[in-house]
This record gives sequence, structure tokens and C-alpha cells, in this order.
Amino acid sequence: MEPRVRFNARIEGVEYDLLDELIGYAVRRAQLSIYEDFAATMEADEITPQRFSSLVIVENNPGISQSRLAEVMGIARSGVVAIIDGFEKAGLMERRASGDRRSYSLLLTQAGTRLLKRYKRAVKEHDERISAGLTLTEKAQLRRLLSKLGTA
Amino acid sequence: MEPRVRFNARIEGVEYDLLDELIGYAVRRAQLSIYEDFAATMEADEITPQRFSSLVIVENNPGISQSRLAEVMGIARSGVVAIIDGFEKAGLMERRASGDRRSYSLLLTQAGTRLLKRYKRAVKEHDERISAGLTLTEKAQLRRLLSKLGTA
DNA sequence: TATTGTTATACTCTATAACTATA
DNA sequence: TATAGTTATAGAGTATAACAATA
Repeated sequence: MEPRVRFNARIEGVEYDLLDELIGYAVRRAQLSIYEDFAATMEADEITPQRFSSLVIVENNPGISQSRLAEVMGIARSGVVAIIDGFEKAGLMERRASGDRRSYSLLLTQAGTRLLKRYKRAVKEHDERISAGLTLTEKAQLRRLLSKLGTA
Repeated sequence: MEPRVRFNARIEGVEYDLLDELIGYAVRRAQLSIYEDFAATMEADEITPQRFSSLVIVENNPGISQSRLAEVMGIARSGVVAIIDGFEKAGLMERRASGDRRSYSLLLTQAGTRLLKRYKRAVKEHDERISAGLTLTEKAQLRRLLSKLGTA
């Protein structure tokens, strides 16, 4: 059997050269490591970072439209359709009529709210685990520095 | 026509709640913004962060095997086959016989070395652009903090 | 027996374009 | 004319499993 593929940020004896100097690669490295822990944490549940974010956004912006959600997530509107379809089928989200008959108001159902509560606890634990090497001050500093990245 | 999908790390008037507190989401946000700039920078070339990394790793670890490269990249061996096929077809990389007849020694061709030189310049510029809001000290700090993330 | 590269296959994510119903 | 949601479709990227050659 094939060993499960795992990302190791730095392999012994391998020269990374320029990659070690790039901020972009440092972020990518961290992101891959974090994703692995997220996936392992939520393995039993059918939830991804993307879907988790969607639930949180809808909970905190009740009545948001699919187009708006697509904008927040940075994906095409067609992608949101599939995500909401899945949530609706699972009974976690509801497409309710909005004033504008072209669009829906997205809302969490009771079951959705309840499940998200559990997800949030798990994700918080995961986040504390992956950032356990940092002090509170360092975490704040890291968030601050990360928020400054990207094309201005 | 559909407006091109772009990721905006923080949309006006949207509540992000927990997401604003998670280190994982901060990294994800940064990663998406960085990727957008990378893609825009390298638009004319058929190169992705993944493929660029492969070229750099092979250049600095000449003779590396596909399995080893897969390990470094954190992807399955089958995925590396397609990547190397593409590079070989483009004349950028060479599969040379190694001592072990089961495996290949990967090497950049002259053309590969030349092209990578250009890519490196472009990627460096991109990296400086996305991190232009940080001082040198802050960049070093960010790299240090990021390297501490992930399951210990 | 184990490892390397390969192929076949499938699944997820995403985009684009065209459609409909509404505005 | 423009916008919201939808569908159809296609292209990456990735994984798993099985295989042949070799160790």
C-alpha cells in the first residue's frame, strides 16, 4: 500500500534555495501544513475550510445572497450553487425568498446553527493547536503582518 | 460578460466573526491574495507556484528522483509524472538514467536553466510587490512566525 | 518483499459561457 | 440592459489502486 501523502515543510538534505527567501513560499508552506491539520481534525465531517467559512459568513450575515457570498469567498457564482445545494440537502441552510425575486436570502437552519457550533469548537481547537508554538503577542503580530500582504 | 473572479480579503459591510480571529484563516486570506498576484504576474507563462517550485528544487538538487520530488512537494508520485512530462516536452527538464534502474535522475536542460532564471526574476519581483508593505525586519519576523505554525 | 515510475480512474474545485427570470 | 441564480461543460489538481521492472 501507498503511504498517505503528507506535506513536510522542510525535508532533510534538500536545498530550497530561493524558496527559503520568498514570503510567498513561506505562506504557502504554512498553509499546506495548516490544511493538513484541518483535514485531519475534521476528517469525520464533510467540511472543508471553504465550506466552514461559508457557514460562518451566512450565520453572521443572515439573508446574504449567493452572489454576495461568492464575492466574499472569491469564487464564481456557479460554485456557490453547488455549495448551497449540499448544505440545503443536509438541512443546514435554507434559501428563503428575498424582496428581489431574482435572489435568495441565505439562512442557517436550527440544525445548521447547532452543527456550526460544534464545528467552531473543533476549528478553534485546531487553530490553537497549529499556532501552539506562538505566544498571544506573536499571534497578534502574525495576523497583523499577514494582513499587510497582497497587492496594495 | 461575467466579471473576472477576484478574491478580496475583506469585503466592506460583511461580518467575518470567528474568521477574523483564526490564524488559519489569516494565512488562507494572505495565500489567496498572493496567489492572485502570482497568477497575474506569470499570466503569459505556463507556470504555477507548484511548477515553479519543482524547477527550483531540481535546479538545486540535481539528480533528484521523482519520488523524492513528490515527497518535497507533498503530492503523490503519480502527480509528479505529469509535471515532469510537461517539462520534458517543453525541453526544460531531462530524465537521465541513475545508478538504480528503477529511477531517474532529474536535471534541468540548458533551456530550463535559462528560463528558470527569468522566472526567478519575475517571482522575486512579485514577492517584493506583495510584501512591499513590510520592512525587511518585518519580513524576517513574518518568516520566523510562519515557520512555527503547523502541528509540532 | 519493497521501491520506482507509470497508467487508469475518479473526485473535487473552479472557471466560462449560455440560459431564464426577473429588475 | 443588467443582475441573480442555474446548468452544462471543461480543465486543473489531486488521490488511490494496480502493474511492470528492478532492487
